[in-house]
Formats: sequence, C-alpha cells, structure tokens
Amino acid sequence: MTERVGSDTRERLITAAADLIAASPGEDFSLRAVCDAVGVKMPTLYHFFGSKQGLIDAVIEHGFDLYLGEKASMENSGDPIQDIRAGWDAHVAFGLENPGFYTLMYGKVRPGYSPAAQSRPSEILRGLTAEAAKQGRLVVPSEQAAAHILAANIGVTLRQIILAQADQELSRAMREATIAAITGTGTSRGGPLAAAIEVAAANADVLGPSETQLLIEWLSRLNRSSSIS
Amino acid sequence: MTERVGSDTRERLITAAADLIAASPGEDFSLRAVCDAVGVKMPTLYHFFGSKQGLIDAVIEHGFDLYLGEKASMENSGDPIQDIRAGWDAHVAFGLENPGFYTLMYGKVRPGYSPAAQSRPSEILRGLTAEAAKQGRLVVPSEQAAAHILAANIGVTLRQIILAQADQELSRAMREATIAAITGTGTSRGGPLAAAIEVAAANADVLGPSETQLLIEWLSRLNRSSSIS
DNA sequence: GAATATATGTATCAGTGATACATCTAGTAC
DNA sequence: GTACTAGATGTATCACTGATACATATATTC
Repeated sequence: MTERVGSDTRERLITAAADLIAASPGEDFSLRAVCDAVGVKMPTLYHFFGSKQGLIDAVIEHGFDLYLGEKASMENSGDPIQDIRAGWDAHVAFGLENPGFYTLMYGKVRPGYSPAAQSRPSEILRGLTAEAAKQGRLVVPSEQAAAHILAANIGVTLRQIILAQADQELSRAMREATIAAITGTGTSRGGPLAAAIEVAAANADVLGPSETQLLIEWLSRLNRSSSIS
Repeated sequence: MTERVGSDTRERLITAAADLIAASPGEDFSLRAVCDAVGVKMPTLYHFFGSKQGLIDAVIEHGFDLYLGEKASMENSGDPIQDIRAGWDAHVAFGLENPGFYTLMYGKVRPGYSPAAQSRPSEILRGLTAEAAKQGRLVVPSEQAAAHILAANIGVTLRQIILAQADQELSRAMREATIAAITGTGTSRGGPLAAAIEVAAANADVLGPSETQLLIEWLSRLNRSSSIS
C-alpha cells in the first residue's frame, strides 16, 4: 500500500495544511490537525519538514506554483507596460481568491522576513521593468519602478483582504497611478498651471514656505485670468 | 506599597508588553514574560485585560495615542493636500520608528480584522479628503481618495519594515503618485513647470512684469531642483 | 535472506493561553 | 473600632501546542 514513490504522504500533508489554512485565512493552524487530517502522527510530519516553518515554506512554495501557473500565461503581450498591468491584476486576483496562501506569503510582517519563494514573482516583475527601461518608457530607475509596483500591489491586495471586500475600482486606480508615476505619463486635468501648483506644493523646501505660498497664489491668479489655460 | 490609584499595575503591564513587542517586532510574545517583567502572576493580567487580545488591544490603543500625539501637530497647514502629505510622512515615520506597534496595528492580516483604534487615523484622513473634495481639488470621490491613500501608505510602510530598510525616495514617489492620481494633476513628460513658465510669460499683464519675472525665476529654480520632473 | 535507509508510532517534554478557587488588601459603613 | 465588601493577587491546574528522543516497522538493495 505504501509503495508510492516521491512521498505521497508529504504531498498529502501539504495539501491538508493548505486546506486548513484556506479554511481560516490568516489564522494560525495546528500541526496536529494537519496530522489528523492525513491520519499520521507528528514525527512523520517532522521527518518531512523538520519544523512548522518548514511545512509553511513548503505550502508557500506550493501556493506560488499555483500562482505562477495562473500568471505566466497572462504576461506575454509583448508590451512590458501592458504585461505589468496584467501582472498587477493577476496578483490581486490571486490574493483575493487565495487569501490563505496570500497571507502566508505577504501578510506575515516582521523585519527581515520574506519567504524565499517570494523572490520568484519579484524577479518576473523586475524583468518587466528592466525591459520597459530598455525601451525608454520609464522616468525612474527600473529597480525603483519595480519596488513601487510591488509595494502598491501588495498594499492594495492586503487591504482588500483585511476589509474582506474586493474593490476593483480602487485596484485599477492604484494600478494606473503607479504606472503613470513610473512612466511619467500622467493626465493632467487643470492644465499646466494647476499641475505646477501641485509640483510647487510638493517641493516647498526648495523655495521656502513663504515664497512657495506666494508662488502658489500667483499661479492661481494666473490660472483664473490667463486666456491660455 | 500598593496604594497607587488608577491601577499602576495595569499600566506597567501595558508598558512591559510594549517593550517586549518593541524588542522583537512582528514576533509573538508570551504573557508569562510580560507578567515576569512586572513581577506579577497571570490571573492579575487576566483580571485587567481578560484575554491576550485584550492586552494587545490596550497596547495598540497606547500606540495610537503616541502616534496621534506626534501626528496631530503636523496637519494644520490649512491646505488639505499639504496636510495629506504631512500625514503620509508621519505615518511612514511612525511605522519605521515603531515597527512593533505598527505591525500590531496594520501587519496582522486576516479577513475582517482591524483593531478598533485603527479607525481614528482613518477618520482624520477622511476629514482631509472630504475637505479637499469640498475645495474641488479631487477628481475621484472623497472616500476612494482616502482608501487609495491608506492602502498605498500602509503598503509602502509595511514593505519598508519587511525589508528592514527605509526608502524615503520610494515613499515620496508613491506619495506623489497617489496625490497626482486623486487630484488629477499628473505631470507629463516635458514637465508642467516648463509649460507653466510659458503660460506665465504669455500672460505677463496679469501679475505685472516684475512679479512675472520673479515667478518665472522661481519656477525655473523649482524645475532644476525639484525631484518631481 | 540480510542490511540499510526511509518512514512511522509511542511516550514525553517544556511552554502556551486560560481559568477555578482561595487569599489578601484597601476602603467603606455602621 | 469592627465588620463587610469589592478589587487585586497568588496557587494549582487545565487542555493544547510545537518539538524530540527512542523504538519500530516497512521497503529497497545487494
């Protein structure tokens, strides 16, 4: 009966753990519960994984396989920016569909801790931003663009998980805000003067507070009166 | 000896817990360790807090008091967008300085869970976006602007905590990307400042020649110095 | 068939959050 | 001043957790 090669038990343990995690995302889970589900005792689990973290790592690895499986097919438009959009959406969708996995991967916040498997999607993303940079489509360094995308993408996904509520409009808005920022292709609404006001406000330290205030007032007057808006 | 009013022990327990959490941010902590630090047994702790979560909530409350204490003074420029900038920076700074507290507040990701105290800063933020909306400075609903800011602000803070490395440039880039998105004042590639200079020069009669000249000089300086191009 | 590596069970450990119960203390009422 | 009461604290114990030493079973290989 136990002639299975490649350790059937090992995979069943991973599956059982994944099920338990999926059943109560973000919550802690008991190794004994995992063992009971498989019908095995704890030393067996420890034989395969060495520690609870070992099992968790294996589950995460398993989760990333699922994730990258879904994701890989989506990023082949040829246009790196479009691929970044697709990757963003796939990221959010995976997090909302698998909050248990996602929480393990990105929801355990402590300094200096990031599961090894986390680097794989990160590599893909950096490949995309590097390609975009090569095509001259970024106004920031490729590395910073990738960091920006990742932080915002994770942020909006975790937020939706915490609120237990999907918000596709928010995700889209943040996605486009991010892409606009790294490509410098923002759409300005009020014309260059309104934009200049915001730039001035954002860099109040350059001219100093009072000069900046006067500058902004002048620009506002100009904006109201100028024929070329 | 034990004549202290207002339950000295209670506060000492909170302080001890806060210290332990600060000593190993993101890690779990033991109630017994807290009790030992104060020189008290567990039933005392349970008498005051009822459960571990009760203690955690009290610690969070304590953390938010610190946070809002630091933060309150920073948001009074009169300009809601500027206040949002200050709030963003204060948020990030607090997270980096107090990763233990911050992890408790925003780093425990599980569906439907957000500490009650979390709503306080959220209320402040929504007040600011509501004010900005009233001034007609937003191109998205006030609520969505607040959600956008919050998700991005938390995201970039958690990211820096996880990487155990501050990245002020990333925080600034995400802050401005967010503000650009909600105000619709994105900067296009040539730079709004250059465009604004042209508009000002073409309408020198509005402000008068000398003011216009000074305005143009300031805009030029801004254009050279501002990190937002 | 013997030897060996892999896999699994038994028994037990220290540490955890939690609680029932007894005890002590401080303040209040008479 | 004594008795009572409510709040505060200690003792003892619970079930459960992750972890491990040790023995045992199974399967593969020679």
